[in-house]
Amino acid sequence: MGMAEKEISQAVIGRLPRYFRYLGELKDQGVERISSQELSELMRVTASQIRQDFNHFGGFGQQGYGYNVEYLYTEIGKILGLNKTHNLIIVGAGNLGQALANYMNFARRGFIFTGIFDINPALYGKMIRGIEVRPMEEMAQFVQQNNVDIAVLTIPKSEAVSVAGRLTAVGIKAIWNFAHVDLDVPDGVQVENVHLSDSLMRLSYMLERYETQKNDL
Amino acid sequence: MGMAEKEISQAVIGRLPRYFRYLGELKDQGVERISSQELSELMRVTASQIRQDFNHFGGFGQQGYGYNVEYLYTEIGKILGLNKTHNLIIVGAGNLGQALANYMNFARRGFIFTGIFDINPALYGKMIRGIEVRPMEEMAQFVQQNNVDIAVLTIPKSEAVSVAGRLTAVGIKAIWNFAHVDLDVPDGVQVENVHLSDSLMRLSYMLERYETQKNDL
DNA sequence: TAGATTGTTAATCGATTAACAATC
DNA sequence: TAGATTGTTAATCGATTAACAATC
Repeated sequence: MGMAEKEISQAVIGRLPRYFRYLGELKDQGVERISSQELSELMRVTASQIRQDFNHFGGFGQQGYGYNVEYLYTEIGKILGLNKTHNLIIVGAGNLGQALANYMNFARRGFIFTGIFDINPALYGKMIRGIEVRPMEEMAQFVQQNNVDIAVLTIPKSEAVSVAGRLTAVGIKAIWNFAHVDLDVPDGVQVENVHLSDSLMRLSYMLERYETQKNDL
Repeated sequence: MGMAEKEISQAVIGRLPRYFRYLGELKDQGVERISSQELSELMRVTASQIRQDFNHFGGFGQQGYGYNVEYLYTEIGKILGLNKTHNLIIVGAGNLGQALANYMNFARRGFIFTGIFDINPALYGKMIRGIEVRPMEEMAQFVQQNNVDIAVLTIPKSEAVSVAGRLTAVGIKAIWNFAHVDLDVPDGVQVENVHLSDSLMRLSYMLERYETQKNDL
């Protein structure tokens, strides 16, 4: 029972993709090693935080040397599960669903785009990134028969809860949720929300606050 | 000099849109008043946190009664700056830019979609949500002449930094950045990042961790 | 070996939760 | 008035930063 690993905080997890991105860029530039100090200047976080973060997962560095960029990049990729592949479907072939299919380079990180579904018959058969749009009724069976782990939800909030229920019923493991509603899923099903309008409202808040402060001077 | 207001933490700001969403739904359902206790059960956060959060902005409630839903909804809307209008342009009329133009109901929250730009001549003149795609060269002048506050960046990361520079040079106030790069902007320019691939990686991490733990049992 | 830099412990800071007096 | 529930202070918890011994 190797359950002793203490839980990694959301704060740390949230930073991992950004580390991964910077290390990937350094690797592409041919940089071989980097110290926490150098990385901290580049990323504008403290060196202390960088060392703490990495040490949650083990000793990736070497005293007196720093971190090997390629090794660290690979290890963080493994932590993020990017060394494995997962089949992924998109539910909702509207503007956003189609855009994500075309825009995200899913395959690059091991996500295999295998299906896309919609309730609109006008879209059935339309090819999107080499995959034809299927009727929503086929979704559940498709998930079961094609070993689908991840569903991307790009449907209106009114349908999202019921569709999520159907997906979890057939064993979906993770939902990338763009619908503007909080999903309630069984234990063990992972949900990551992308609430775009929330994000725009935060920007609006910062804009408003800045304008107000300026006028206060 | 009314500068004494202590800074509101990012943690609180991050929660405001979610409060706003729940209160809007309660309002639409005709709910008149709600206590922090009831709201806490609905939103699955502590009542203590709700009261602390609201009190950063002033006393919105009444002892023995709770909070008036409509009033609270309106006040949080004001805090988020949603009572004002801002002109907004989209820079990059590719899959994502077009999808956002069509998918987001910008006008609903006071964001007026006034322009969309691209470097691809094949797109010039194409109508998107009633707005024609213009050449990128016209962007800077358009921002100056049309009182544009917000730019949505849906262009490749290779161009994002330079375009952001051109935007801030002509006085853009806020950037909603979908490019997978960290922008460096002058003080007072607000940036909200939507790094979709980071989000997908976090989902991947949670999936990976859960699978690993399960096998550990 | 001396210098550099990590891994890790300790100190600080900030955010969340609990408790309760104020008050509607 | 009594009951309910806020606003706010105090206690706790967790995350970040600082410091430094370990070690490459």
